[in-house]
Amino acid sequence: MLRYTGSTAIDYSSSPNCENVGTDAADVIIRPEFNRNQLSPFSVHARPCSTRQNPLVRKLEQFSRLEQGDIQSLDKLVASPKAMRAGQLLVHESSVLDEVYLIVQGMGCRYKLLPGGERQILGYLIPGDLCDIHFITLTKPDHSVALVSDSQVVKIPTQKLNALLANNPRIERALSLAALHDIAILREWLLNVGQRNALQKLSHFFCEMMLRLSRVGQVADDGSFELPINQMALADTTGLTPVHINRTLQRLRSDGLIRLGQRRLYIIDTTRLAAIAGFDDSYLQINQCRR
Amino acid sequence: MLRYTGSTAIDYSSSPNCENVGTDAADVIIRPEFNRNQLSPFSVHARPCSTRQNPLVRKLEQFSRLEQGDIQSLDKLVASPKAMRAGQLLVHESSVLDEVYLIVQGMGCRYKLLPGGERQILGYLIPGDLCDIHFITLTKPDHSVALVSDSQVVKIPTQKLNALLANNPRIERALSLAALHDIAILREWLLNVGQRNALQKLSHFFCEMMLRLSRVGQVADDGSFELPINQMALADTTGLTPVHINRTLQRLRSDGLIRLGQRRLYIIDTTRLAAIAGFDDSYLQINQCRR
DNA sequence: CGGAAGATTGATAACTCTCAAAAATAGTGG
DNA sequence: CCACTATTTTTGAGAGTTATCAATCTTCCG
Repeated sequence: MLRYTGSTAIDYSSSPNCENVGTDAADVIIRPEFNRNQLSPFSVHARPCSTRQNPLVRKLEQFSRLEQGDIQSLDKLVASPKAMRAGQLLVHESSVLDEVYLIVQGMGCRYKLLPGGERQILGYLIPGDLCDIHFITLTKPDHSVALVSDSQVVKIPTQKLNALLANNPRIERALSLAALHDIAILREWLLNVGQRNALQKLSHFFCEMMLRLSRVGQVADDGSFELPINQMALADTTGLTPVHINRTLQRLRSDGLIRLGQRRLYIIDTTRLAAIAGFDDSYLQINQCRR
Repeated sequence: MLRYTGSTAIDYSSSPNCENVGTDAADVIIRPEFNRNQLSPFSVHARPCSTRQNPLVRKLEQFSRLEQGDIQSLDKLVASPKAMRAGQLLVHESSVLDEVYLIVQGMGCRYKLLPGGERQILGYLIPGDLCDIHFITLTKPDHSVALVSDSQVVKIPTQKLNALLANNPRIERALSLAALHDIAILREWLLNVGQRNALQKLSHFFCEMMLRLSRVGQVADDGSFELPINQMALADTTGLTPVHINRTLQRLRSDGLIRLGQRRLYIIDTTRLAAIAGFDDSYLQINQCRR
């Protein structure tokens, strides 16, 4: 928790592209480059980007323009989802990675365990998310994936997916962008866990989930959404303790910021929560592919 | 910091591929799946994977077999590196991403800043690392990259790189795998920052750096290596405070585990340090591409 | 040599954790 | 639909890492 309070002059003029050799010490240059856009109450109340039923299409359309044919292929892929119960493992240490799971409805999470039993949740999978494109080229997973709620899931043989991608460059492109999106989230999580305090961590997580879920049409008109995550999981998400999560939640509640119960979260004051969290949605901004 | 201490029976038999519907509650299934291979003192004393001079070749060879032609192309790419000083920014918020940087010699880091000035370092770039393949498809970077030591750097126009990749599928494949490798490291960092204590965090970071650097021939015969990172940066890497880093370092030193000074780290007792860190190098394992 | 950056130290505060138990909720079977 | 159990949430008290603040010492570098 270091704050840069120095008054050293900042050399904004020296573009990183220029060749001139800096003489300042590392941190003088590194730290003050922060230059944030105003914290904006993120626009979660926007309608989902698409009204399509197929969550995969809905997701990929954000990243790359899809043609009719692409959509048909994707629809075929997602034709018959299976129901799976909360707690089911989709990927674990010794999984044979010849299949990829697609969350159609419900929620999953990725996590790592420590020998002592400590768990760090690495991310949540929401409708439209593939579990896990990162695995496709790996022979052995380095983390596990499980469902956190009863879900509808499609199992896609890796072979089939690869064939699809080979024939549909737009889909392939969209999927790589989706992977980059995941990484951007991961980076923000590292910042969240490493540098923010309990109140900020929780608030930030809530803001992120609301924005992500709103994009796949999972946020109700009243602004509430399902968050099938217990306090233990919230703890493992933020690197805190369940007890401390509980107390932090109480504070958020009594401050009139959220309502949480029956696996549903209602953010009463989006703007204020985002301010507390220091939430800046630019890391979730989706940049349509240029090519 | 939760420990799974329950004695609930573990259903190892239920493969994630099976369709049967679990009845257990989420955490019963999720937690106990931990089944680590023994903590092995990682084999850092292995010679670098290749004796080539070109660090990019040296790196990519780990991921995919390269042919003579590929190597020649890469050699041409890295022909004339430029010297840049510590502290120089390679990428910042408003960078125009028409160029990619390759670290040939030296070290860089990626980081994010908070409005209050808190900094979280997201990863280190070592010789052979591209800064940053993740940016290629983005229009605006979500984090910054700077050099932490005087370095030799190659600036590659994105266009040129794309052309190269289009003509050299093996290189392209190797680069995607390299990106997956980066992500695996990022995941482990999240675990590190979220769940381990100060001593473990530092130890783990040291183990990781030693292993990564040994693979690019940056670890001397006596096992020492350059680590041009001051205590402030170590703090921002681990989510701790410089003061606490200082005290933790003293402990590592007085316990006879490391020697650190003049920007050089010498790990005296690799095995013991790895044990303290709970270091398991499997997340750094490189899986040669199957295709 | 002299100034600046980095490392170290001491004392104190505080956020977060630990432990343990009670209350509330959800889930299951009769 | 109720009883019963397991899970989850909530509380309290106290301890402990880790943070904060500020000063000193050391090292680096022009």
